Amino acid sequence: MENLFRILKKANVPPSMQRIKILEYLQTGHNHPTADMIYQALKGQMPTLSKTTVYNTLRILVEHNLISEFRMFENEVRYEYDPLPHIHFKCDRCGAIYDLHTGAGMLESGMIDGHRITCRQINLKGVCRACLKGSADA
Amino acid sequence: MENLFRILKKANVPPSMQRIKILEYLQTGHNHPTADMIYQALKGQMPTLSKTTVYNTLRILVEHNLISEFRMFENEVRYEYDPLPHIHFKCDRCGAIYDLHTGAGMLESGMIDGHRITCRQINLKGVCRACLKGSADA
DNA sequence: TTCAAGATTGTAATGATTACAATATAAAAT
DNA sequence: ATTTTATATTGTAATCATTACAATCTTGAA
Repeated sequence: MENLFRILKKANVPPSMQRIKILEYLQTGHNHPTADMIYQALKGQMPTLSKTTVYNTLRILVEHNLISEFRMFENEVRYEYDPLPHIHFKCDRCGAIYDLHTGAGMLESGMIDGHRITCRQINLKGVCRACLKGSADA
Repeated sequence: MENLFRILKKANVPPSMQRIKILEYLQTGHNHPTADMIYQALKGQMPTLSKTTVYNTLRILVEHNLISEFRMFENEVRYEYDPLPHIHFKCDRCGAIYDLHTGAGMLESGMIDGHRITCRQINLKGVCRACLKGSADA
């Protein structure tokens, strides 16, 4: 809590209750929520919270590199706190999104075909481990 | 044209003028259009064309594996005809999307961490070759 | 030729996100 | 501490891609 306060301060984001709570939410096991999921989760403890504030705050946190955003196969942006490079895997059946820290080393080169690569999005789809275990077509 | 007719037939998609024209558009150098771009491009030669038909047709063509769809960093679906596995690269400056057939071999394994991978989306961002050539920070 | 299935169309609805203006809060200056 | 000023938060309305739906048109089979 004090911790989050300092993190925001250090990143030149003036701390506020809303910003602390949203950043805290992303740092405590809630891995790939949408803006609406965050809003739904926090409005209980912050009754005056506005969805616009959630969107504004997420944009600011992304701009200051405190969190990152990505899209998978749906029309919705997901947010995460995870500084390590990794791959997102979404299960076709249960919809869960897994972080794969395996093999994240490929594509490390900053130049491909003369283009300068500054941002990578690697999205996979399929059937996840848990679903495979419970079905016949494993 | 007759060619496209046969392709649709073979894929169990009853051919129609709309379907032929949309598939033709994707096969003739128009690489990553959105549904709206296709609609705008074709309504000149097909005045009665409806945007709903464009969406319906694209969905059908995707379902029958005649084309594929993907999203990059914006809220819009893009469509392409390109059977080869490749990586999409979007230039931060001009917005152009390049197909990179370089190094598409990595991530080839069908299993990662016990998940079955059936679909891959690899999106890169940065500054493209053409933009770099015309600027000082190359 | 008739009929039925499927294709196309236009309009209205949806859902995520953004724009905007008003209010509230916090920081700076006196 | 009080005033002033900048910034943050909020609610409502707008936007934009996409989808739902119902009506009309085509087409292939009987």
